[in-house]
Amino acid sequence: MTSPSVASRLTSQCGSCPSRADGICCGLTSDELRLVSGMMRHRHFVAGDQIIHQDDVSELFAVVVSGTIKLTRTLSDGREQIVALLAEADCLGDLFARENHETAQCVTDVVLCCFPRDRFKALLADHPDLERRLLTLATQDLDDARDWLLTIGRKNATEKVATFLVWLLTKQHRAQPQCMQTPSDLVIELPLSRQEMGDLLGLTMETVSRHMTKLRQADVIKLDAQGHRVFVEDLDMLERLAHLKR
Amino acid sequence: MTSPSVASRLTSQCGSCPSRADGICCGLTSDELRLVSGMMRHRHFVAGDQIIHQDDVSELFAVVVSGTIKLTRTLSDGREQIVALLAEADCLGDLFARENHETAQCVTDVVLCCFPRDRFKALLADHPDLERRLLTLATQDLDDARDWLLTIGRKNATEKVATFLVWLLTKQHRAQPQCMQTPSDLVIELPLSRQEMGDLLGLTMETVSRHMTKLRQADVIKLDAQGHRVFVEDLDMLERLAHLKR
DNA sequence: CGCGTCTTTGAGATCCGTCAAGGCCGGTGG
DNA sequence: CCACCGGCCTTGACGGATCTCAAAGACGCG
Repeated sequence: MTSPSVASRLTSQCGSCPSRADGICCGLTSDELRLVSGMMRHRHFVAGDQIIHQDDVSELFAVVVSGTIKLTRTLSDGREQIVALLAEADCLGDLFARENHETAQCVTDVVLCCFPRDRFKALLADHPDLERRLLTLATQDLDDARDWLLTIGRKNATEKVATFLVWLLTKQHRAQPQCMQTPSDLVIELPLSRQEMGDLLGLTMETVSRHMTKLRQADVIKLDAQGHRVFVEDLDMLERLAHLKR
Repeated sequence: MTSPSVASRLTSQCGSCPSRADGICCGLTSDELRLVSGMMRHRHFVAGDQIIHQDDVSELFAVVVSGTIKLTRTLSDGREQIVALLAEADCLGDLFARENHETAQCVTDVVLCCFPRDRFKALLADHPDLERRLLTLATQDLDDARDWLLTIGRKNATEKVATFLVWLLTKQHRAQPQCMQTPSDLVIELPLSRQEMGDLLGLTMETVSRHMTKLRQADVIKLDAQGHRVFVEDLDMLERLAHLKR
């Protein structure tokens, strides 16, 4: 097996991994963690790197350690739709499909914790708790996808943009659950370009831009010069526009 | 426990159930089937019945024995999006969420095979193969939802309608996998009204209707007087419009 | 400073939604 | 049997939201 020093190095890597607290590795026993960490390998990517490509054979299963990844589906004429955004602790790769159904591209620099797909899959058979964890994660992903269906299918452009901003706020608030409402909590660092926001919301880049300035002119948000940092001035209004009372 | 006669009646019901061949019950051992059938109960609904309601507490887990169900999410002002259509052998009900995130309404008359949610959930812990099956089903649902995201976010109205028709063709062809291309294989019985097609595709009823007649005028399809039976005249063209070469 | 990339803004075209009217069908009741 | 009614689908006219094409502005980088 692995030497003690190697094992401790690996498990110490796992100790600080966001997936340990939040993701697929949360709740693993130390035995399981040793098995898992024994087959993992960290890999680094830079913004723009394509990690997997639609229609390629599935080979990868990985956990996002840091950074943001977009999953996209593309029509033959190039029209593109972002179907999910992955962040820390999210899983990448379909364990069951033969081929990838989407492209995964780095939005920022990314660190992945990669597993050989087949060995990880084999591990599942003996560890039902791991499988249960995958099931709850898949259920959450399904819930998210269906929420986006409602947003993309039934909301107008302003509402779509507002929904995305509120969604980012909620996400970053969940990541660092301090007290709400302090000014710094209402700053959003946009991970996506206008084009990518359009690809997520089913709009064009120009429409996204126009509705961002519309929100700015209505004093709902402020924007910095580059348009990548958003200061939320009127959270109530933004949430009302997003229709996310649930 | 249950008497032998009851047990055999129940398992014989299961023998003809579509879920046994295709759904969650496929691959169960006879022991497992006995456990499962011991807690199941069939329930009948008519078209229009609401089975579960968005924001109610989750209590139901069920398999569709026959009929079609629409899952919808609704905004506070009434705008509605169909997020999935359930048919024979599909599962209804989220085992993990505390509250329903969507409404389930019968499109046709429906027969469900219902389970007490908590007892079924408890069963899972001892039967990892059942859990595995749920995981693959959830993964497929996720894949479907993301395909609809691409369709709704990036296709125009004609393409959306064509996509829905091809999707129906594929589905009914998979249900009865005889040889393709015979004339009767190219008849689609629409389960949804124009309004519901709009709710699925992110369009209005009028737009759906207009693009159906556009397809008719282009000799891609024919329609009967009621507009609920579609004869596909030019499958190639329909598939090209749907952009589903994958 | 010049270049490329991203964002913003504008003008015009197009697609789709809205509102409204009319048609077709099945069901009901006189 | 026929007239009436209601639901659903179709069709038309119009307006508005979004897309397309184009140009100009802002910023980072060499």
